[in-house]
Amino acid sequence: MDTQITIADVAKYAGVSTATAGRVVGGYGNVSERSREKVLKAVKELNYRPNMMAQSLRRNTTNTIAVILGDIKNNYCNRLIYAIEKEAQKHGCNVIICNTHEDPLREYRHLQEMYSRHVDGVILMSAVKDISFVEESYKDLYAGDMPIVFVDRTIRGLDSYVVQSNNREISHDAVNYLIGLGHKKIGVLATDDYSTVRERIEGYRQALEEHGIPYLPNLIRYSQQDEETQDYKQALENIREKKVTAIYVLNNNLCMDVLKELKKQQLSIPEDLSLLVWDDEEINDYLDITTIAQPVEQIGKNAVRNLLKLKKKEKDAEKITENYETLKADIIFRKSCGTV
Amino acid sequence: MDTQITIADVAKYAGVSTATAGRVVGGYGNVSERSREKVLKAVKELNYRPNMMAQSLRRNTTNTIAVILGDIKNNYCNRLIYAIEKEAQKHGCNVIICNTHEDPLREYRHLQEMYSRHVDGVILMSAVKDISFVEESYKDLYAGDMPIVFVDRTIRGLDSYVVQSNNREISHDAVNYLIGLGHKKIGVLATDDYSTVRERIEGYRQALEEHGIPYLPNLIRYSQQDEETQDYKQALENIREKKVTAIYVLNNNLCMDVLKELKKQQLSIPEDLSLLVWDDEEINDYLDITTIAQPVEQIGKNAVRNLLKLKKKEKDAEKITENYETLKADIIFRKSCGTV
DNA sequence: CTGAAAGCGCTAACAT
DNA sequence: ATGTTAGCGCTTTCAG
Repeated sequence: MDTQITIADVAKYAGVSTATAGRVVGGYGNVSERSREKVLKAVKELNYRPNMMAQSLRRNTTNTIAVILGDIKNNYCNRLIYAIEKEAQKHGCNVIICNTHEDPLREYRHLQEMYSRHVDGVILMSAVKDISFVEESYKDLYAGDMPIVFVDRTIRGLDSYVVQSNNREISHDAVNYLIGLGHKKIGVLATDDYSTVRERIEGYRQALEEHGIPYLPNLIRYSQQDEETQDYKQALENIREKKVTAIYVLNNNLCMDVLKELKKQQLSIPEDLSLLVWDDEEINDYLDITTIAQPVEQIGKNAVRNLLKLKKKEKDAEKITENYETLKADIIFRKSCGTV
Repeated sequence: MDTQITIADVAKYAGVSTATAGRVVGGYGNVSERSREKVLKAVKELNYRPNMMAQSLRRNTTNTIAVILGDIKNNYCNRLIYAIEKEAQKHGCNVIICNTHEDPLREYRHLQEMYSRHVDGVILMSAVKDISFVEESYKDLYAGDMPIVFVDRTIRGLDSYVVQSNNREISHDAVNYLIGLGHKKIGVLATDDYSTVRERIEGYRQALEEHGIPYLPNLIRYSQQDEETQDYKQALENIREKKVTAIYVLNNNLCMDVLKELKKQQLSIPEDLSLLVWDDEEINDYLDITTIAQPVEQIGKNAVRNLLKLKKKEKDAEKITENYETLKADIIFRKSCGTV
């Protein structure tokens, strides 16, 4: 039984017109003190709650932003959501969450839904690696009039607004550190060919080359974190075969699998193998694993702010100068990297 | 620049009335094959996307559910969100996320927002411990015509729909197991006086009493997981002082703190102290910690289903018989509990 | 300062 | 089978 109280009810109860009632509720225009009081009283007594669907329809703004992510369960995503929700609240926005399970088709569907919902904007960690992979009919999803801010990754070949860590630089620094410790054969464990991963590998390569160490592509293994296939085992073994002295893990998802496997093989860190991992989690602290910590809170926060700016720009026709925001990640030095 | 294409545009382009266009787009009523084709063609060419705000306003249903949680960052909540989003998708619903930071005032505000948004329902992990704590003017938030399904916790004194684990039973079993190992002084680390915690403690007490072991309230310590106050240290010390042989941690949030502290004190598990923890996480597996694993996926799934049933009931005036759904948790026996 | 009324885009009852 | 039209609840222009 939906007994919605409308602005008309309030107006009638207060003995004014809907316009006047609307003015005081909405807080705009001029209303006499007398009317204001009457309306406020009516609102209170009737327990009036504006119907946001009607408001949104009329005002063409929904106070809603969407976050479309590859894998909600992921710790990075989780923290991102936390930060986004927090910042969104400050701006009076609610947050819709969508999980693509890293499937571009789902991503398209979600984007369509969000167009339909007329959300104020979307924060997107895209499952699409390259714009050339998306069918023509879906391309406009990424270039319509709905503001999109990308986080963590970019779609290659697409001009877009992005907020992410300084992947290349910090990756370079981390590998430099490893090299300084004497490591020359450094295995890399990566998820998939996302822009982020590429940038990190670029940094890796750059550091190697600066020291005249050959860059060997077959020291890099890609592994979907997938419980069934146990891909990572294969990847890990492949890397170990090459007699690496250190493993550089580009994604914390993969870290636990590595740890378990090393434990099973009774290998200890850093004595038998050094380990350097992306993304800080509590266990890294507990196990003293040297880690690259991303400024996730800040990324989420800035993504929301940029998004809202974009939305405003839309009206003001004012250009945003920066469309590529890079935030500094930190290396947290612990004890998982030894000399060689 | 918002150039929304409306059903009227589609109709005009297809050379039919808005009603006909609406019928084919909405998939109801009877339309000739010829008209259908024309409309479908128009939809495609114009790239028409229905305006969901208008739909929602008209149909008074939003295909949106909200999840209001105490602490989004929490692993349990994270997994819950994952499950909820997944199930909601299946029913064509999007999910709004709200974080109360365990603050009842924020919870009220979020509930009000959701009333305003006319969401189809709310899944709530309430920060409110007892209905008598909430001011009169807010009480109707929990008893309005917006369906609410509680997860994990109940508000004491409020008749409501709940989906949660069999806290008392499984807690009883777990403590029984500890007792069977010879433990008599079992310290408990809890978060706060939520219904969930109470139930778990009841199970603990029951197991003790069945074995004629005295129930000592001061073996139970409450500790907000709060990075600043380091409450847990105090709590942990208090417990240790009592010469307990096992610690029973009711919430995984607290587990990491305990582990770190024990490590610092160079205490090993289970030799120096046994440990049994609620909520399974990857690290528990890695560190071989015996754990009570909740069926989080199932809880999320059922919460969504029940919610949607409730929403339907609203119309059908059909009663839902069960309003209290209890799902079985499991004890995963590993190696953190020794004999004494 | 206030009120009447148009209209956001869609659905569905009603008429043809 | 198809079209006309009256709202859903709100905002806001335009008159007064």
